[in-house]
Amino acid sequence: MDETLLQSGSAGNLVYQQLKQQIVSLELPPGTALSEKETSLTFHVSRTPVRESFVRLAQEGLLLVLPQRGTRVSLIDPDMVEEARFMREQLEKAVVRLACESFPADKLQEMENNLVMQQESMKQLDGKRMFELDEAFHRILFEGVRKMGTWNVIQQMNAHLNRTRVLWLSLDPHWGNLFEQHREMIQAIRSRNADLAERIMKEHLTLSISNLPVLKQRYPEYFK
Amino acid sequence: MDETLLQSGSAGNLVYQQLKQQIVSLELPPGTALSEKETSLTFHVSRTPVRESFVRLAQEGLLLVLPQRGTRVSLIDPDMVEEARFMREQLEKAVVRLACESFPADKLQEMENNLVMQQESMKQLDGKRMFELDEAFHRILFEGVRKMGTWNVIQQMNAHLNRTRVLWLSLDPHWGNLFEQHREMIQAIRSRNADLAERIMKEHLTLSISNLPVLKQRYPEYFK
DNA sequence: ACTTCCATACTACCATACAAGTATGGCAGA
DNA sequence: TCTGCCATACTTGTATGGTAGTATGGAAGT
Repeated sequence: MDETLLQSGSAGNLVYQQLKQQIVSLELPPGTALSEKETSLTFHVSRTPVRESFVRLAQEGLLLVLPQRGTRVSLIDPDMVEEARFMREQLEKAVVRLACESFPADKLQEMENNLVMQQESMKQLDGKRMFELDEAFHRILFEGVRKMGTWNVIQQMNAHLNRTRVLWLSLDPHWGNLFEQHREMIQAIRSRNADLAERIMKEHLTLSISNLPVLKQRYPEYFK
Repeated sequence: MDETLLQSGSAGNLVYQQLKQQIVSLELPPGTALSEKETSLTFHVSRTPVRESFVRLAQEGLLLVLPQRGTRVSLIDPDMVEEARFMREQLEKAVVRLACESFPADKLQEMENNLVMQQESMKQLDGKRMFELDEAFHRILFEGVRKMGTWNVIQQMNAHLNRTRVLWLSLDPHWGNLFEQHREMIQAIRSRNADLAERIMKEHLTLSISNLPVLKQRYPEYFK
């Protein structure tokens, strides 16, 4: 434990990261009851750092703290998910337009490399890897236009969005035309076709949302 | 104290809100050194709720916690401010476009009422009141298109943006053509002219940023 | 059988003590 | 005078005991 502790700086931070990972990956499904005491035992730390992580996760909307009653992993709020998608669409459309104006060559190369790895992951049907690569792909885009603050904001909202993506992956581990869209996006940036790039991005980020009603019917206990 | 405590639910939450208000209003200027102990004394609570608020404020980027060294009110990061403005522009342009598609009549009336109050505040040169009304105006817009989650995200980013607005207000308590733009925006929504509305909004949210270099030169110790 | 009440076992919240890292000022020695 | 060391007084991080509010199950009364 000491090793991972040093990595994340403090026990509180470690617990925070671990819990967040477990929540987003649905290892801790929505609605799961937690408690400071219980969690402190499983992580072999005192209640203080646990409480600290609870506060942070509650602020991100991943935990719901009911004073003197208990703490639960928050249910997925469909409206919240749609809004997260909405925000991400607006911001990424604007970012990809910026990329069409100017984009550093090395970052473009990184995206190409990422694309190759995506292809490999698809062949191997490695969903988890594909997930990470997709995220990295978009991250590079933000790095290229130097809007990392924006990316970080998106990441926070994505905690909710990602839970539905994980859920969907469990039903249909199919990555559709994400890869193809990524490829087209690079092309659009290269040819500085902002309108095209924006259109592709919009489609790209509209895909996931159509699944939401299906998921809500399949896992009603996970939704608000 | 008990009164305000009940209002905000818990001591930790109270300290959080008070500190946040003091930071955004520059009552606690950027760079100010704080400590859990010191703050706990001024608020007459223990270190625990203070620490809780520190964690939350640090996550929002308003505090900078250096382990075993101290805690300071974060300096204003010009890049961060510009990104906050960028995000707000993108999101609010999209929202006002939605408003042009459909907008409830009662919310439109609320905006009209708000506009009247703005006019009064301008006559009385009440900057603080004008500030609040401007914020309320935009809030109503988000309420009308039911994108409150988006509004809340913007509010968090605005903590940084608002510090520069407060600073600017101290140099030049002039509200320029904000009022006129608000008026035109209502007109655009009423006539369902999305392109016009978007253009006005863009101008509206571009104004403030031009002042940033001036502010940085005038108050260099407040900036990164 | 049904309702009411209460003991009990939870919960988050808060205060406090201790641990460990860091800045600082003064003192000793060259 | 200048340099290096060290005691000391900070800082945040962690652990723990106690408090008040809440859910729950069983016993007593109707």
